[in-house]
Amino acid sequence: MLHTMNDQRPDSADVLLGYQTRRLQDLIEEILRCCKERTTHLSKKFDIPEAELRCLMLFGEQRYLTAKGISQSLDVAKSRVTKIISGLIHKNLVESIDDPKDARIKLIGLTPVGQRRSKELSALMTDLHQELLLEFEPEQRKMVISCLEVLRSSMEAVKNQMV
Amino acid sequence: MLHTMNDQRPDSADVLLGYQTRRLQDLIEEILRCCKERTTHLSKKFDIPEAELRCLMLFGEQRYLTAKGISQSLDVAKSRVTKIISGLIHKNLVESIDDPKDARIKLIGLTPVGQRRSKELSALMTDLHQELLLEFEPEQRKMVISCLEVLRSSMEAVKNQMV
DNA sequence: TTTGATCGTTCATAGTATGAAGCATATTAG
DNA sequence: CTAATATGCTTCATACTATGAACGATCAAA
Repeated sequence: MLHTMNDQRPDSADVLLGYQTRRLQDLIEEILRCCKERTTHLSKKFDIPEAELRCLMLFGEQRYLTAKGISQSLDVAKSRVTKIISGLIHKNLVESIDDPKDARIKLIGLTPVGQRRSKELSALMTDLHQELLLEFEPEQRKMVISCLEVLRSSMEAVKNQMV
Repeated sequence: MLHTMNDQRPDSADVLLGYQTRRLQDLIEEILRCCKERTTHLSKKFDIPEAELRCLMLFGEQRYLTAKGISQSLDVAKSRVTKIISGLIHKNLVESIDDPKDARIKLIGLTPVGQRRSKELSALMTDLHQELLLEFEPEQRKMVISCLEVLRSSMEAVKNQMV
């Protein structure tokens, strides 16, 4: 894919690119691992499975969610949502009521306990990311964010041409 | 945690920090999702479970690995490794031979097929990351990498003070 | 009122992951 | 040299993550 016309004697630009590629790969791997550790840590701290935590965090603005909506937001199969919700109901964090307009639909809402837990969780998440930002000087912060911005869209672009 | 002395009237710096925090959180989430999609895509493409792929990629330099070493590299329990290896053996990608020096140890090595698969895989990974880099101008690349570098160490720092 | 679409559930299946218990083999202390 | 201890791997029980097909209930439209 590289070295299109210069296969035997890679010039210094190629060498640099190769080095940077390896570095990028390693960095992304380490960042991924860090994020994963964070997630399992929160899961243990709250004593709630990761998928259920992720679900809990969806109740930001909306008072009620539907299984279908949750399925789309979490990007999992509907059947998975049934399981997640039943776990949260068992822990008395959410409750499900029948939609008065459509008997097929069940509206999932937070219980008071669930509301407290959910707020706690999102506060913790925000704190974590804020502390991350505070590791940088104010001028750097903008740069880091725009860097990630570009990285994300580049990843998207690469993903699409990947197929 | 914020607003230590100015709780009622957050100044513009606080507003900015709040905005940046949310942005950072969203960006990281999207990047994570992108990486996850990449992993499942490769898993389907190779028709090999993700954990086994991850294991396959460990055979970079080393001719042989041990279950314990794999367990440490992948950061999973020993018993998990047994499962992963048995999957790879079934697919004829690795084979296990007895260590001549220590009968407790089994040396795990790639079969010829496994070698080919492993090379294919790491070439694909490299390609992917190289394409990612090529999305940037040469001058930008250095910056992106150093940005991630700082981000990674900041994450590490935050993780450690998290406990 | 039948037809077709939508919503959620159940079930079978598979992958991810841990930790305790166990067996065989090594190493070390007495 | 043997008894105790440590190490390496496997097995088993358990739990979480996730999908897709099949299903019953309900709604909407022809």
